[in-house]
Amino acid sequence: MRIDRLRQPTAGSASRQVYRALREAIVSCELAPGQRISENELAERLAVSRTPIREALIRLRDERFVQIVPQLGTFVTPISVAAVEDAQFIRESLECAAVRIAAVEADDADYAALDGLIRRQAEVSERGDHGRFAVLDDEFHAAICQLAGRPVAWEVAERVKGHLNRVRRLSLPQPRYLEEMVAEHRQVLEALKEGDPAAAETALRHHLRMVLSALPAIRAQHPDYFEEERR
Amino acid sequence: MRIDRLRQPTAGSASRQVYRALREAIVSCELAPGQRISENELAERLAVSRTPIREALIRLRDERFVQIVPQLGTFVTPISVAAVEDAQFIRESLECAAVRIAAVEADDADYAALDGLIRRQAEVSERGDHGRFAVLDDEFHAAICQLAGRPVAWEVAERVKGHLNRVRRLSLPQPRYLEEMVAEHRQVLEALKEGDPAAAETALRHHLRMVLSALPAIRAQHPDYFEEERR
DNA sequence: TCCCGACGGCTTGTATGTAAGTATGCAGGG
DNA sequence: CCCTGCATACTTACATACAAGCCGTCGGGA
Repeated sequence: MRIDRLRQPTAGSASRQVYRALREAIVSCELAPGQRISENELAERLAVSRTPIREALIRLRDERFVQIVPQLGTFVTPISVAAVEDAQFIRESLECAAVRIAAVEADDADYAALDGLIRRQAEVSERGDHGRFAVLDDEFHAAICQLAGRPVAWEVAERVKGHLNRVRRLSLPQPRYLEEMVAEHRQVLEALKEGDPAAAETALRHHLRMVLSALPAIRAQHPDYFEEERR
Repeated sequence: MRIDRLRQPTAGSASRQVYRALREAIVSCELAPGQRISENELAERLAVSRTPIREALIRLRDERFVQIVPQLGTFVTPISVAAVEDAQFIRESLECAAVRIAAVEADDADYAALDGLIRRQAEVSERGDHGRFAVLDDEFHAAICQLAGRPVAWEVAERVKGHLNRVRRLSLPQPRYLEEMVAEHRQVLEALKEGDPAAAETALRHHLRMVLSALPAIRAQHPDYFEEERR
C-alpha cells in the first residue's frame, strides 16, 4: 500500500489531503472493500495526528465509502449492488435532466467545443490510454452540465461516481471499450446539434448504463468484495 | 437563541446532536445567513468541547450550510439564488425520475396508502397546522421514492431541501397554501393511478416549483440575507 | 492630521491525552 | 470436550493543549 506518497506538502489542509488520498485508495480498491482502517496506523503512516484522519473519515462516511462503528473500528464499505444502483440512478437522473436543458441552450460554439473534446478522446482512445481518457470523459460530462447552467449536477454526479468507478476498476478492460464510449459521446453531441432533448436524453442514458452492464460478472468474480443482499 | 435546549442526553453522539441542532438553527434562520459561528462560543454554550463542534461544522460545510475560512472564522452561508436553484434542480430531477418509475410500479395497496396520507394532510391542513403538515409532506415525497425502489432519491432530496426550506420559512404563510399543496398531491396520486408516468412527472414538477415562486419577493424583503450575484 | 508598523486578541488547524466500550483469548468449572 | 467469566488489548468519542495566521487597534513618527 503506497498511500503515503500522495501527501503533498502544499496541497491544502492535512485533513483534505488525507481525504483525497483515502478516497482514491478506496475507489481504486487499493483499500479492499471490507478492509479495516485503523486511525492510529493511518496517522502513523501519513505522519499526521489522528485529528485530520478522523475528519477525513467523517467525510468519507457521509459519502458511504467507510462505515464507522463506535468502539469497534472503521471499515471500507463493502460494495453493495443496491448502493451502486443508487449511485447510477442519481447520476443518470441529474445528467439526463441537464442534457435536456443543454439540448435547448447550447449554440454552435458549444458544439465546436464538445466536438474538439471528442476528437481528443478519439486520439487517446487509439493509444489505449485509459487514464487520460477518464479525465476527458469527465470533462465531457461536466461540460454538458455546464451548458445546462447546472454545474452542480456534475458536482453531485462526480461524488457518487466514486461508487461506480470502484466497480468499473474491478472489471478487466474490454477491447474496443474506449472506441464505443467515443461513439456514444458523438451520438449525444449529434442529438444536441439537432436540438432534440428527448434524443439527447436517450443517447446519454444509454451511454451511462454501459458502465453497469458488467456488474453481475464482477460480483461473481469478486464475491468477497460485495456484501450479501438483504432484501 | 435557544439552541441549547435541543441537546438531549440520549440522542446519539454529541457531534450528531450538535449537527442536528445547528442545521435546524440555520434552516430556520435562527442563525441568520452571514452570521458568524464561533467554535469556542458554541462549545461553551452546548457544554461540549470543540471536537464535536468541528465535526458537525465539517458536515455542514459539505452541505454548503456554512463556510469555514481558516484563521478567520466560520459563517452561515448567505442565501444564494443560484444555490437555491441548484437545490431545486437536484430535488426536481431525482423526484421526477422516481415518480416516473412509481407510476409503473405502484399497485392498489400503494394507492390506498398514499390516499390515506393525503387525507391526513387534509385534516391538519384544515387546522392550519403547518408544522405537522411539513412532516406529512415529507412522508408523501419519501413514499414516492420508496415506491420507485429508490429511497436514496429522497435521502438526497431531503438533504438539499434544507436550502429550500431556509427560503420558504422567510416567506409569510400564504392563505390557502396548505389546501393547494393537498390538491397538488391529489393530482400526483391521480396520475399514478392512471399509470401515466408523463402526467405524474408533470404534476409533481409543477408541485415542486410552487416553492420557488416566492423567491424574488423574499429576496427583496431580506436583501441582507442574500449574497450579491456574481455572474 | 495622516500614515505606517508592531502588538495583542481572536480565529481555525493540528497534536495529544483521557474515557468508555467491544472483541478476543485464556483459564477454570461442568 | 464445551461452555462461561474475566483480563487485556484494541477501537472510537471526546477533551484539552499547542501552533499558525489574520485583523483591528494603538502608538509613534512625519
